[in-house]
Amino acid sequence: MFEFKHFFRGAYSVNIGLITFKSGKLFLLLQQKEEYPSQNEIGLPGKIILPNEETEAALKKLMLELLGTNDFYRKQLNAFTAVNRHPLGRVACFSYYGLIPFQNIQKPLSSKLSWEPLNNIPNLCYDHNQIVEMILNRFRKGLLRHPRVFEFLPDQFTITDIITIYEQAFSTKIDASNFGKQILKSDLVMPTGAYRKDSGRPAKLYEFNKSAYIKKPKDKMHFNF
Amino acid sequence: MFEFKHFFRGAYSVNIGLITFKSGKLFLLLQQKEEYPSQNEIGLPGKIILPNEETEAALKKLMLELLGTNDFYRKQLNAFTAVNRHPLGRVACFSYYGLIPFQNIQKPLSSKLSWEPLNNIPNLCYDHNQIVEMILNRFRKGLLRHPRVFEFLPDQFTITDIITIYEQAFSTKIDASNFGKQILKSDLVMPTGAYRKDSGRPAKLYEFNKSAYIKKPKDKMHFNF
DNA sequence: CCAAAAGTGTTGATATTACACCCATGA
DNA sequence: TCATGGGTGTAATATCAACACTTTTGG
Repeated sequence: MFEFKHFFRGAYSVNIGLITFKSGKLFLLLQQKEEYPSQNEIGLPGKIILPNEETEAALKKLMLELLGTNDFYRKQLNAFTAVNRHPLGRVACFSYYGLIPFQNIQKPLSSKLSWEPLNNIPNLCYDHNQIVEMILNRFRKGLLRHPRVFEFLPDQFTITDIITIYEQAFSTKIDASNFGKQILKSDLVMPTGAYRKDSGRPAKLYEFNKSAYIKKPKDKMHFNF
Repeated sequence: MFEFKHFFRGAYSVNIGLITFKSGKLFLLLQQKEEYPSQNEIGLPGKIILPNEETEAALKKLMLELLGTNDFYRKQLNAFTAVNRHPLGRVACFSYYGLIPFQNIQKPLSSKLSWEPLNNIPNLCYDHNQIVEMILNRFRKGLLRHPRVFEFLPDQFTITDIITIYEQAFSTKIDASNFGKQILKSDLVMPTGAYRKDSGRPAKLYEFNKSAYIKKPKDKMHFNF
């Protein structure tokens, strides 16, 4: 039988899939690993958690280091715990997904970091492709069920920005006319009075109206499947 | 700085919130703890994971031991990782929630186990109340967004059974007429031809039609918030 | 016949969908 | 003036919610 101390042999890590929206496209933050055993492989940003460090604290520290800010939406997903997922010993990975407006990043990206298009994720180290798959699933569900778009749009955005994000996330074509009307009707979005000029007719700029969401606690009692 | 080996000091545990439906009510399985430091306290069934044991394997072993079966729906939720959540050292807890038809339990319950009404959970050891809260949230969301009811109904059930579950889970009164029609329309449910007699008019017995769900992969592209 | 629980029908209100159409800009 | 993207209007259809009504049992 195992002695008591033999249960205390595992390590912990945090990894995050951070998503942003930049010049009309969705991106995931990836990091080239430096340390053995996966030098030069690509993976999700992450770190080993110190023995007395809280998971959130470790994550905040990491993000501050990498991006100069740790003030963004994030949510813990599953733990990845397979005995042999890491070659150096058992390391349980606590995975997160996060959303950040591109403009909020406070530091120039280190050369080890890169934003990869969400629809074209390369092969990653360890089980990180599996983690990314889970992250993308949750990302999509979040878009459908919560006003998560606003977590990674800039302060001011157009309805077309929103539509672009949904179209990419779901690889589908949306009827802009109807979708836009739904958003407006929801009151989640308030016109700022400003406009963005590009080509064609200038687009109204909106901002997120958080209070309109807070006052809707009621989960409707009908099947949604 | 930490030496490498100092990262490998943590333990892992699995805990599960198993929900069932028995004589018209929802219950959660709880276990009286035997081992130090929480003797006689109540908590979620769980165990420490062995150094070379996969998390799922540990959970399966536990459930087989407790209930005589490990064949039921379950899903991993967050990890609970606070440094001091366990008094004997850092133990990260991988939490699950599960659903089982009461009839599928193969063993008489040990005296350490009990089914507690879902709406009246007592004070639990460690951070288990917090875990239960998360489990109940996911349980409710699962009921709204997926055909999870069928995971813990018996093979044959009535529409009223379904309605009872939803009413309890959401502490609300449902219009049985409309709700029943929605269920029927969904084709998720097929009449067996049998009836259950009780008081009043006998109720048609149905069974779950899994295939009707599988062929609906399409997440509708509209806001649901 | 009555009470109780199951199940059906109807209807007005609301939401969704598919488009046609108009608007404001730069080149 | 045209191309381009932004934005409004409308009408057919589908869905929802409320609730009256009917059916089938046991006592």
